[in-house]
Amino acid sequence: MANRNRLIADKENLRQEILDVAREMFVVEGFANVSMRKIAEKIGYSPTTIYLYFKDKADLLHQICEESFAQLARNVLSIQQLSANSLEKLRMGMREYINFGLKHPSHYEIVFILPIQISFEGGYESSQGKIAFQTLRSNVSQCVDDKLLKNNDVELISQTLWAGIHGVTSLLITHCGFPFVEREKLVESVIETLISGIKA
Amino acid sequence: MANRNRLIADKENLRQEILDVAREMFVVEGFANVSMRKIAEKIGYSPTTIYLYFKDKADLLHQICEESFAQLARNVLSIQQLSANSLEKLRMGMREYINFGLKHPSHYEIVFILPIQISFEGGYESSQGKIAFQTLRSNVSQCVDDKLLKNNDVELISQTLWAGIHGVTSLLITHCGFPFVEREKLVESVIETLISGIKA
DNA sequence: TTATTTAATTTAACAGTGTTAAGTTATTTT
DNA sequence: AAAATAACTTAACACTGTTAAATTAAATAA
Repeated sequence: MANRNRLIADKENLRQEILDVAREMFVVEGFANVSMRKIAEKIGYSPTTIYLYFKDKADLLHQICEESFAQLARNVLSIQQLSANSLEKLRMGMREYINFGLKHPSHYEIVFILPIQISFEGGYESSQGKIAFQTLRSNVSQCVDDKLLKNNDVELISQTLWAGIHGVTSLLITHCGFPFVEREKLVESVIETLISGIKA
Repeated sequence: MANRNRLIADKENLRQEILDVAREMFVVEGFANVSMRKIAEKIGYSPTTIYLYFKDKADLLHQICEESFAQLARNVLSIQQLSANSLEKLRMGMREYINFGLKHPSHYEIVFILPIQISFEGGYESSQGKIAFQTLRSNVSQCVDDKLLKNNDVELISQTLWAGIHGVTSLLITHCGFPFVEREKLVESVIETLISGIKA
């Protein structure tokens, strides 16, 4: 009944194709509006085939999250390796985080806004997410070493900054009906307020 | 089949009882895990009765949101009417917002994290939510009048602060598995960083 | 090559979901 | 008491995630 003209020759890649198709659908239609049957139809397999590669719908989401986290982690890591003022790198890293979220709103939604309560029973932990946060923390740590901040509690400052940049990102994504000021202006304001708030 | 020993004598209050029961269930079990049938069973009516009082499940959520928003609006409004330093009142208002969210995590989740994308088709707008934000804005405006801030763009500052306090609240609620520093410490840090960042 | 085992995939079904149209009961009005 | 209106329920539709069992295809062994 389903489309038999499969696009993938190598069946070993079926798992990856499910991931790609599911991500695209989640991004376009939203996690809740995508059923396992719809995914299955799109890849040309029966719904149950997906369960041979993923435990359940939540697991499928997890795997997608990990890939998104990984991309973000790579982006912020590449910034950290630039040769610039440590505070400036911190600023750039924060901006990259926000830009990543605004450029891929549904990815961000899936990773940072929705999933944890959706599928928390299995004790979801993202290794890639930890890497992204650790990069922020090491940026902060460098600033402390350079004596550029008024406080030297690296963990506290890092989490404070994360709260701030997550706040503006998630607000702009989920409250899209609210009459926000110009996007770039608000993002800049949040970053500058936070930096100014922690600077020595 | 359903329980006929109805708790409410006055049938005019059925609508309010549905709201109360649904809120309680949403808070305890989460929006997605509560079905119309479960709500109906708890109030002792058939599932379709709910549709006589609410357009659909999303509408039911909206009404609950409005009530939550109203409570928050009352709380922050009562703070604004205290006779204290305007910057101090701003600080207290921000703290009240965060505390409200952490004290009623599922309410906050329903109102500020989830609903807008869940039921955006009908053009959802919260009047009570606007009042809550307007209170914050007028707090900021008073600070500007008192020349306590380094910038006088009231709208921009208000949205920047909202982003910050929403960030820490939502992060603490949804990423409950993350090893955050002590809650009170983080909340204090976010507020102080933001205030310090906008102060003259 | 054929027989057997293993892997890959599907069929059918369960128990649940939001929602609607039509039917029924109860209450109010005439 | 009869008619009209409101309150509520029954039954059904078209979905959902998920599982157990059956089937088909591929790989291995005789």
